[in-house]
Amino acid sequence: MLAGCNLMIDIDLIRTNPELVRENIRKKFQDKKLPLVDEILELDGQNRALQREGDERRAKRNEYAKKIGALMREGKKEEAEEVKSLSKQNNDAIAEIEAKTAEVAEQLKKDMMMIPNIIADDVPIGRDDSQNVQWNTYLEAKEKPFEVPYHLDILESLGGIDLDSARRTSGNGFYYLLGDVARLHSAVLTYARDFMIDKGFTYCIPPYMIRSSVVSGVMSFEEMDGMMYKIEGEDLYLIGTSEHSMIGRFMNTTLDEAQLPLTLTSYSPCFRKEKGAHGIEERGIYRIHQFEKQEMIVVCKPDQSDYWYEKLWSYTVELFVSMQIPVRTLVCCSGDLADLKYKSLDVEAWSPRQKKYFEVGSCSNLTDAQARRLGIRYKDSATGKNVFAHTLNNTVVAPPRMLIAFLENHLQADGSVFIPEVLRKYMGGKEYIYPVKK
RNA sequence: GCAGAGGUGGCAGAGUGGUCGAAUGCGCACGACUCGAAAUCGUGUUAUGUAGGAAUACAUACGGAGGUUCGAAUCCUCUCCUCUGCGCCA
Repeated sequence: MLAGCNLMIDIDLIRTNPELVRENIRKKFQDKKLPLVDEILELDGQNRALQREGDERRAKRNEYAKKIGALMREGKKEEAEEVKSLSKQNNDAIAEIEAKTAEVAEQLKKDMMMIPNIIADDVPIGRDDSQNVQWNTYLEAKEKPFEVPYHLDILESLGGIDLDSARRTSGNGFYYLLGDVARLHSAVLTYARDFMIDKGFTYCIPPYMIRSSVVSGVMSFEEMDGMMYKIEGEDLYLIGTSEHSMIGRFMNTTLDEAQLPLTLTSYSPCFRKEKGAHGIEERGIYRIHQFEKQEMIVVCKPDQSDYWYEKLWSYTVELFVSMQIPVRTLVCCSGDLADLKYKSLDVEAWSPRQKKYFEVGSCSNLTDAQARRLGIRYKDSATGKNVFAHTLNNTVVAPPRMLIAFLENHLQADGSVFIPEVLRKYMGGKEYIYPVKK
């Protein structure tokens, strides 16, 4: 039996409109997956035929069992034995069919997992991240009238970081934040938390470790291998983002329609191996094994997800603007879009040192793909049917990476760093933080 | 961590090898009664898959995985979770 969930897209879409699915694959420049569509149609046919055959055989088995029961009660032992042998033969056939079904279903599922979610009509077509499209900019991206040092040098001048000790205690990719910088780090998170609460989101502190069953629900094996730290001797993994435990919370549940939309904002530390393409930065805090993040999650009805998508990314923009950090929005093109996503947009902050923008957040609408995979449904009162919800997620803010933008943009000629109004109440009223004297 | 108890439908809770997709109660929906409501009575009310235009039929599911059996909610093995007590800790 091929369950409706655990897949990214509805198999019915392939049955009824394979060309749409093919076109979607072409748009994402994944042409090597095109043959999968026909393979799926073939396997699906086989699978259904096998299921029908199996169902008939199992119906027969039930029939035999009832008959034997009746005969035994009547004391007709010999007749019962005859039926038993018939049933045994039938059971052999069942075993054979079930083995075949399992084989076909497994391959079918494997293929289905490769089929990407249907992307939004307005996703720009492009091969890779070089073809992402700038959407808008907010606040003027100004160059500084002086040379802006590398963020690590700013951090050091403020007495705000100790990487040497971190390397000794934990290795490369870890950091100690100190003094005003550490306070600033917390201030940003606390401000972001309150900002989202003011937007009506429910604040949530989730588990920082999750079971493997949840991990495999929220990511592929390759991603898991490249990102997740495993706890020795336990079936637990450190989360790479609070999205993992936040979405995992709704795994295999049928939500109450009246609860939707669920709008949540969560805080957590995030742990990542960063085993992939880029690796850990030698110097600095751009890419590290441990960071903290305020996240937002929405679980909603299908017709609400477009609305929430626009809301979510605009909240991040608003937050950065309120801290007087210039940002731009960058629309993710088809080829750069992960298979689970319907559309996605990066929020990038301005770096006066590099004179370009860099990613500080990412907003995604996964439509029903993630919910389908995890079995997140709600009962639709209009139709009385259980339907998959839509899920979205977005970064509110993720220091310490975000601190790079903060420090570069608010650095003054004298080496001090300006604290915007909105953060001051979390910084003991300070307007500036100053370099420490050596 | 140790010991005991337990995991069954939206909830509570029966059921210890066949007549059990599952008593009963609550909840919910519809109907009757009523000027209206409460109470009462009646009917209905799990999910997923397959076939079908549909009504419906069949299959599967009693935490999960495996086993025994013609037949498993029920017996066996492993595993996960929850509760209670003790221990240990912020």
